[in-house]
Amino acid sequence: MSVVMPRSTLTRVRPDLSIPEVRTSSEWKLFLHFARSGRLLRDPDGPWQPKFMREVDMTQDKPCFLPKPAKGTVPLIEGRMVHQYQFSAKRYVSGTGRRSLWLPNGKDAEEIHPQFYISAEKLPPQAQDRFRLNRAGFCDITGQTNERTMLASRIPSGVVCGNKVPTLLFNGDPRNQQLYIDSWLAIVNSIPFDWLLRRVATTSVNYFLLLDLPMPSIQPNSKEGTTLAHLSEQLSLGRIADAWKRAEIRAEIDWRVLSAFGCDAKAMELLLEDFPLLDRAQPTLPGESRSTITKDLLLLRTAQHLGGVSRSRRDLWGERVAGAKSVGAVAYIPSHLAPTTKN
DNA sequence: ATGACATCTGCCGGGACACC
DNA sequence: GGTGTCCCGGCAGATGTCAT
Repeated sequence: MSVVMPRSTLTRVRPDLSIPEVRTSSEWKLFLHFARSGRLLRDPDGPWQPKFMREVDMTQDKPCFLPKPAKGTVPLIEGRMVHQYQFSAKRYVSGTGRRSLWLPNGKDAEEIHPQFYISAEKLPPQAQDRFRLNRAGFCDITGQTNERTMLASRIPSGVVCGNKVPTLLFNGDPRNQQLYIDSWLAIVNSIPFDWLLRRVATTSVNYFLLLDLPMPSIQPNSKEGTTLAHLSEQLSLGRIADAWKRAEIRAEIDWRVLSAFGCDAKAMELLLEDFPLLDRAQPTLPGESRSTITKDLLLLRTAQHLGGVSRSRRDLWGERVAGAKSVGAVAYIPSHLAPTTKN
């Protein structure tokens, strides 16, 4: 299957002329639709105006790292600790470098167990004020074929991030900063944005990649923006114990972002083809080799709210979700953070 | 200061083979 | 024929180095 990509069209949606990795003409059409209906993150007239920062360098600043907390030290957040809506998803156990052992942080998501601490006084100049602010951060190390490519979370004041976790703040009214952070997190952690990122990313998420991707036309301080920010906040606070309630929030964010791009369930079906590794740790439906609970739930909710597919398809997804629930599957559980079940 | 790149590790599944 | 074990290679996830 070949995809025809006129140079004039490409120039408009990819000013640097880099080729997005689309496999079919339907995917290319969808990429163009997203690009035309959204606005680049870098748009000087757009709402975001992000300010990125690399805080601590894992190589250059290594001599300052301490293995234990002490008076005046702050925890160091490394790439592997950051997951979607969680800045301390893993806790350090033992070992160093590639041989270090990390385990899922489990229920106590608010407790931070880093490998290193650093004295606040020894932080590089750019991080001196930064670490006292609430901000957003993301894991730079990734892959376009990983379960998810974009892993972004709130970074609270009082911790500092390694160079594989760039942080960002948004220009504009400082009283709205948290609103901007939370709605940005909702958007970039969504399936539609992740799909876009997977078209242009390889093994790392750098500033330019993000700046040149379209954001859905959502003003953070609009009704839509605050709805997303509120949903995102609930996930970040980690106070919702019920995993299915969290899954429903994730699905709501995903269909709302897709809706802001002006698409329906038909598009969501195409997007989800690019996420084959979801739900690896979930129990399967009888006779099937792999769980598709996230896909089924998200398609069901998208169809219910945005339409775009026949009633019979929608009903099928409804039955699959009910069936998966009855065997104990939960949607939106990252496979390597799932509780390990030994049978 | 930054992104590209090489390479490492754990994990998993398939194939070959031995043994019951 | 069925089952257990070992090896190998691919994949996912991660990290350090180097050129610019």
